[in-house]
Amino acid sequence: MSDQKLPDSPRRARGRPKAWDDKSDQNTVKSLDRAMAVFEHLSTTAGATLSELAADTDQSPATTYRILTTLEARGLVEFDPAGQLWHIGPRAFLIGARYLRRTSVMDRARPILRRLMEATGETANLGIARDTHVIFVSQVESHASIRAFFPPGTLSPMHASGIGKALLAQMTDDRLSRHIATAPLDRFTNRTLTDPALLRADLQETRARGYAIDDEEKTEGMRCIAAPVFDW
Amino acid sequence: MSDQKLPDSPRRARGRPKAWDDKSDQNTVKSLDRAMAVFEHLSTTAGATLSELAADTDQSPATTYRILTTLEARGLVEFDPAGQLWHIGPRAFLIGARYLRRTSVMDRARPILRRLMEATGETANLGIARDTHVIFVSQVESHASIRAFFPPGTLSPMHASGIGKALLAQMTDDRLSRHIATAPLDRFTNRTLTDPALLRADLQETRARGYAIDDEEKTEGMRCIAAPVFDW
DNA sequence: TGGCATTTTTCATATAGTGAAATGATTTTT
DNA sequence: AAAAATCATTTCACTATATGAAAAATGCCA
Repeated sequence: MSDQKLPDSPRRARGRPKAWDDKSDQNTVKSLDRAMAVFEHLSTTAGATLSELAADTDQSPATTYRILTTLEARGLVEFDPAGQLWHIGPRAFLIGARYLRRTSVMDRARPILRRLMEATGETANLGIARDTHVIFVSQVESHASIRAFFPPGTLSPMHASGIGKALLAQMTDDRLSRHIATAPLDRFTNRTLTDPALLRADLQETRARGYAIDDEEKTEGMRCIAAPVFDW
Repeated sequence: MSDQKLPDSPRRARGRPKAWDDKSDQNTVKSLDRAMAVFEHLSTTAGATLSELAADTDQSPATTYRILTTLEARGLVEFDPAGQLWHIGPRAFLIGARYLRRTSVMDRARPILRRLMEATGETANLGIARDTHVIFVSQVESHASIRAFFPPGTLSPMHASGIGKALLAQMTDDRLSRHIATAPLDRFTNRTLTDPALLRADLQETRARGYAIDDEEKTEGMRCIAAPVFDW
């Protein structure tokens, strides 16, 4: 579940070899990239006005306006007249939901998560790695009264989550080093592993043990265990 | 939960009045719209090759290629070298998931769905209307061994689902007529309401009753009841 | 009632998006 | 094993069209 494509992984070349070193990329659509910058930025806000979006993405209000109205026509973004706020639209939700159906992760994982939940009496989560974070994808809740609910799409830093550590423990030294170098090891509780050496030691144990343990490293009072899924 | 914006709902105009009648729309980004056509089409497939996408969207392979590589750089689409197939990417899932957090539907609905499930012993679903279909958004499963699972993002035609009929029953006559005129009333079982007159009668009953009943109208052996949510 | 802030439109300009065709890798056919 | 077909990727010339500045129109607030 932890396979990500490297930033410039060469696609299996049919045709002329890709010009990976070409810095002035002729083969991308700049206006599209600008638009997606607005789209992505919008998704990090809880609704934003035109002028906010324009300022945050360093683009003229006119351009931002045209981007938003174009996306609006497709339901990818919505406009709330009450607060003059733009939001992510339902079509974006629909398209995004298809991601999980690619390998039908959901359908396959669901019964397994359920058995796991029933066997342990604890809520079972499935997450996948995306850059520096874990994306929570599916959850089967326990019947216990105290429950933690992670809606699909929730993000959690790799170094401070059971799932994240389970995945990190399986990385090559090379990739792990790169991860530690780039991702900030933010502190959440006084047990969070913010020291690279301590994190490395914990991952070593994790690998030997076969599963990861999150002992209140993200949230006080919350513990969890996690194991990696190979070859999904 | 049934409020959709009309296709050309006027946004509260600050600034010059919108030129709704202007057919040659100067204020949209054509290349962006083309790209989103590819993006949306891709989401309806289970992976597609470049040439398929180009053919299906009536665009040159070169353009389609540039669109895909641009989106790929942001993780909105992914390329699977094994089968030369393009897929929706994890970033699209992340962005789409934010749609539900707009009014924190999930967080608010969750405990209610749970109580509903516990009170009835049946799986509880939450869905919202989007054009001709209902989008299933959240689910709390019962403990019964026979369960129907609708992953978030599942679509169901309005006329053949409990939730859909509950929402249709609250529409004005005007909107209902438009819906029946545009949406095909496909048949799924021999109980599906494919006749406009029968559907209208059922909706009348539904409105009087206060909740909708789906009696094996979509899937043999599956019944459900549904009620609308006002003023979320 | 009169500014102020913000959205939306117009317009001139040149950026950059486009398709056709060339290129070269891969797969299939003979 | 060579040849042909297929398809992804690039180049190139052309012009469609994306863009920002500024104007115009509107709502908001004092």
